[in-house]
Amino acid sequence: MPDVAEILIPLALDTAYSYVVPEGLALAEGDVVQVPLGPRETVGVVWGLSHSPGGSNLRPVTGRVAVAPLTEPLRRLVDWIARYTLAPKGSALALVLRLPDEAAARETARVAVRVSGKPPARRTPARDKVLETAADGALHGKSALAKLAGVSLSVVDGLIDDGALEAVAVEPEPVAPVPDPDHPRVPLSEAQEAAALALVQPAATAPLDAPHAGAVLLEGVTGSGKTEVYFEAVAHCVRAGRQALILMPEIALTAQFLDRFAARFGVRPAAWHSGIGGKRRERLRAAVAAGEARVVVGARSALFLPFRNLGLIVVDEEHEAAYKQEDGVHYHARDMAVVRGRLEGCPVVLASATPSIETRVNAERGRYRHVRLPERFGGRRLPDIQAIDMRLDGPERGRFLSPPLINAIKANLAAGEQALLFLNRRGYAPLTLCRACGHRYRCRNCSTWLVEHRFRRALVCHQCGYAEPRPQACTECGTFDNLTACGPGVERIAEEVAELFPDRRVIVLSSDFPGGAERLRMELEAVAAGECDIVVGTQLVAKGHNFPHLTLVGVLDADIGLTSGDPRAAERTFQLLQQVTGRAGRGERPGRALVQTYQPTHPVIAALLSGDAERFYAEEVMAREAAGLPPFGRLAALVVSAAEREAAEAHGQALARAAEPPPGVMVLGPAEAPLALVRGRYRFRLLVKTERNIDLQGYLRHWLARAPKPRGSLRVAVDVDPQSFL
DNA sequence: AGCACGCCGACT
DNA sequence: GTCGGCGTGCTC
Repeated sequence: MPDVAEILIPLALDTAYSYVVPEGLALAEGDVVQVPLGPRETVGVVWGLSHSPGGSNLRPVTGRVAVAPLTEPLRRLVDWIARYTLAPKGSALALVLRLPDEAAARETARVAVRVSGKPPARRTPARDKVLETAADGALHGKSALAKLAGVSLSVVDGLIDDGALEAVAVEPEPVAPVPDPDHPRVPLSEAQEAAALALVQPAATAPLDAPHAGAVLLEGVTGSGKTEVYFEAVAHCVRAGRQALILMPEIALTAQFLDRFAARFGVRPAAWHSGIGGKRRERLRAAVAAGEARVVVGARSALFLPFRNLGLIVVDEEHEAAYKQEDGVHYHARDMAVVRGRLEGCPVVLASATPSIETRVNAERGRYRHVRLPERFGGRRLPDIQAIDMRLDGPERGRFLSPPLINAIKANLAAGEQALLFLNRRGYAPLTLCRACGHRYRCRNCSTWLVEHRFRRALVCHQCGYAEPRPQACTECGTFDNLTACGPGVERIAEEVAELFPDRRVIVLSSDFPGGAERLRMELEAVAAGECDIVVGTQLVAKGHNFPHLTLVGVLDADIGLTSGDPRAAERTFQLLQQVTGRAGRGERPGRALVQTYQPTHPVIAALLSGDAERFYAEEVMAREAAGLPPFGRLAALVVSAAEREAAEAHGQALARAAEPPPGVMVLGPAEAPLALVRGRYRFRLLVKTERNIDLQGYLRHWLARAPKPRGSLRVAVDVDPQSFL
């Protein structure tokens, strides 16, 4: 009776395929195997095994692949993700099982050389140079030596062939040094100690030796020392002999952070991010599977590493949108981390100064524990946040800095400290119009205004990237040199600042910083080092680098984003403003934030001023419930359109009846989706909503393929309005 | 993911 | 009349 194996292949396949196990091949669930698929060979994972009397018509498994098998929790995670995100199982597997990396295979082993003592058979000037350089008898990297001697690699190769140099295989540098949980460290504050204890010991009766499974929200303002607190949980986990994973958004994964880790644990942690490739990637993966890598710090994808003995997951900056994967399998790494924690039986710490609304809801409803860090470490206080009512204290015409803000900047500069002026608008001016004819320049592809970028001398669409040179004369009426810039962007603010403080160093930081990401990084470091007096920045400056000399934050227009029509606008604006104002006050004296607004009583502004985030979120959730929306999630619409009103209505209702959405996805009936006449056709929208991060558009297309087919001139389409995403 | 089949637009 | 676009379907 042949053994039959169910093999899941990391392709967009819904089900595992059956293969016969050849005589003499012992397979277990989770084993990675090679199997024939159509005309080629692929890898797959044994998802199930059975004895079957038939099966002679099945193709055989080619053989086992010599990598660590997928652990049971990881296999269950794949199943769970596929079910939850409505993705094919094979696609979920592909997150975990990367097809063998060709780059890794091509990468050659590092080779070092040293002089053997044997003189070369032939001597040339190039050869002499190499031998001189290597005369110290020490080991030299092959390519490094060639570079040092100023010759090409082939000269070194020739000397190796000749026997004058001997080649030695280099031990690859350790990929995962062992952290020391008891490395000497600075003592924690009382509040930090208490929080750290609460992470590892949820109740006085809970045993201290076993990490407590379940999710914990670790909430603490910037500077309260969240990192030090969860480092203690990591130390606890390492002492218990288990592995820990720290997830962070890619941008937060800086040398700065790795050094902080090293200060606590004596060594840098193993780092996993998109930049690590080839052999190093494979070696780290193997070290993780073998349990040798004790602590891994990584971006989103590190969640799918094959940990052998996972004891803790930390999701730092839990609220970050970077945790969302929006192509391929749609998932949210934070939520998947909570699931993996459950499957692995280990705790999950969600750390944030500004937790997302969904995490707050989960904490409030008791699904997550909630640990708060009340204050800034070292007695530093939160910045003092005050509103500047622009209706009373507004700037003069054509200016954007109000007198109170200007005075505050002056005082700050006099004290030798940095100021940050925050305006979430790139470019010089968001709107350009002709003074003669009133023509407003808009994008030819989108419905948006073109933003003037004075530095680039161009009008740019921030929606689609379309750009045209800024015209000398109006393209409509031909009037020369009569265009006017309306409203401020960061470039314009910098201009105003330069006029007010001509002898001060001002820098503009935004994502279109000339010179690219690398130069931007360097600039950020220069700013952190204090080589600048006034920073004018977009949301780019809200997170990432610490600016230790920054004690004043001016928010130039707090009202931007409040009226965008995005249901998540209030939440996003609140978080952004909280983050950016929180940047002040890392110096000796507590910082200050001044918020220019025309709506000081708006709930978002009021919440920011009072610092009462929880109340704000509670009100947000209530407002969404009142509007019939989930507290978080997304919306899409199925659109049925037809020339005949009856046909559209009838088919729309047929679709609504046919809908058999999986749990958590709701197809709303016709009552919520009224008929509309659009361009001569009757449109019938069925709203679909879910609290999950799934590919609704893809799901609806999939579902439409099975739903009743429209007849005649009827058309059914999926319409996802980005504005309707929650 | 590959690789086939298949059905409409511009060309040797 | 063909070459070739990429939409849809299949791989145990």
